[in-house]
Amino acid sequence: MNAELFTIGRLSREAACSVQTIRYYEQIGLLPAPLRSSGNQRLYDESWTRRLRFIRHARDLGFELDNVRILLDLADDPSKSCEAVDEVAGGQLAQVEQRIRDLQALKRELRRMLKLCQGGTVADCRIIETLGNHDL
Amino acid sequence: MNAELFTIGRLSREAACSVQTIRYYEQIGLLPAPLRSSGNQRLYDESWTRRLRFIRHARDLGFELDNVRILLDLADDPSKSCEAVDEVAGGQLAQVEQRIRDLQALKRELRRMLKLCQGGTVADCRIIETLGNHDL
DNA sequence: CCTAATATCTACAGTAACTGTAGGTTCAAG
DNA sequence: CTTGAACCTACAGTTACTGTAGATATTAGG
Repeated sequence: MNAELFTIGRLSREAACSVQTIRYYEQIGLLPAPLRSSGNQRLYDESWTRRLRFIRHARDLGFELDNVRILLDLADDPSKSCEAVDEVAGGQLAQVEQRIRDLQALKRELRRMLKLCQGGTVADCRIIETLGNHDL
Repeated sequence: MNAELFTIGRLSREAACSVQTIRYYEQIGLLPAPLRSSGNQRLYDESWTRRLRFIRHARDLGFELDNVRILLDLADDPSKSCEAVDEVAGGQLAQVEQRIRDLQALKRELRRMLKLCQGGTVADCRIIETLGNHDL
């Protein structure tokens, strides 16, 4: 039984990824170059769908493309130790946690600034004044 | 009493902003073009330091350059109502809060994924498997 | 079979907010 | 007078795409 082939539009729908982005992933070597039809159109099968979904899910989780590449390499070699996968994912978690801490600090400062606003003119605006200070 | 003039290196130190970035801000019109010395070097005074610190502080708070531009315009006209300032800052706060919520969702999923890892080989890796699923 | 609409193709420019590089002046100190 | 730091311009590179132009392919309807 031969695998069913389809063009880029269907892959785009099935993996929830724009056509341009698929071609871009091929260009940077994240997706292998697929077969082409006689009219030069790309022809994919299910394995591409799986790979692309993997990529998109990882991207949605905030993994950078370089890390996605590492994860794909690992996924392609099932005999390798799981440790490296754990490390990449753990690094990602640490980054997300750091970003959350940074944003929470920003939130506090923005809140503090906004509370100072009494609704007069810019001349009396404490937000503008606060922005002019360079402490943080 | 004339204002003291200084070159870009000192402005860079005093506003904690790289020399390239200062020139970039000038290029995109965020900073006005300063005087030049006979040898064509940029000459600044205190007012530039203040403006640049304002910009950097706003950037550190996550304001996009377009919004920094709006805030600068407002700051330049003290008679204007403070409302617009409040709106920009409020929008920024809302964005930060949304980003925090997004990141917390990511954190939860990454944590969940990492807990599944039992440390075997990639063949049994639940992280890789989870990444292959397209739910989220 | 012809046509029109839709899908696909390549190649390249644009986005945000800088950072880095190359190759050349200018300036201050010794 | 020379050396080294600081400065100059102009342009390429970064990340991860998105958008555009202009050409070709495919499919559905008449």
